[in-house]
Amino acid sequence: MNLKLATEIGKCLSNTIRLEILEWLKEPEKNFPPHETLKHFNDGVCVSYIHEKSGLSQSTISFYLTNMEKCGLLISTRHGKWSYLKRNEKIINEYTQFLTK
Amino acid sequence: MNLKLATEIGKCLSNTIRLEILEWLKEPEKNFPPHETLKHFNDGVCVSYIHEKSGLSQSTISFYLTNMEKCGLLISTRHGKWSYLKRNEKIINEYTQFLTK
DNA sequence: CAAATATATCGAAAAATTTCGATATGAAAA
DNA sequence: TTTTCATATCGAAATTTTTCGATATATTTG
Repeated sequence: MNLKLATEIGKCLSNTIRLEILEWLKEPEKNFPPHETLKHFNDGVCVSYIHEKSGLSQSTISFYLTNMEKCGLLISTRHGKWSYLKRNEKIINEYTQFLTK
Repeated sequence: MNLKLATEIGKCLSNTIRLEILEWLKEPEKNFPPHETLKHFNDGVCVSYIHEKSGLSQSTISFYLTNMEKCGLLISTRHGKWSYLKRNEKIINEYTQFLTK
């Protein structure tokens, strides 16, 4: 973890909806309906579910998620026409290690 | 820790200089000259040292530090005409707990 | 008490972020 | 292979943040 990356992560964490997305993704089963095609949450949750739950426009959510992936907070996996997002616990841990003593 | 406070903390952490200030304050003795009046770093570092090291204007640094104190990241203590700032490890820990699973 | 020093606040210009609708791209379904 | 569905990208307006110089406040010092 370096200062530049930590700053980009901080930017992603400076917005209520983006923070909520990270919270929701702690427990996908609890916060989202089950996937119709994929029968599991192994790769997280698809963009459309996050979009619906957020109340923001599709383009805004796509923009958010792309940025969160770019700085490593999320991991994106394509399955057919769907993109699934899950938390990147490794980076999140590295970030919190960086913040604490 | 709640979503609103976490968002405010995230805003403070979304800027390279503010992040650096938090890093510097991990080891005041290492990153700042000794205080002339106060002979210790028990209450952290005075605003003018942080100002000098930052390269930004006095008003900007004051504004930064005030915000960082408002959201709990820093603890401010007055000694005469000096304000000393130190990290609030308790809030920082609560924040990192909030981020991680 | 006047001057000097440290910090805080104010108002405003510049820069960055937010957010959307429109549109493009990519993949599956008809 | 055209249509449909999911997601990504673009351009632009609105909002927020950044940052400064000027000025105010608070405290010490002469």
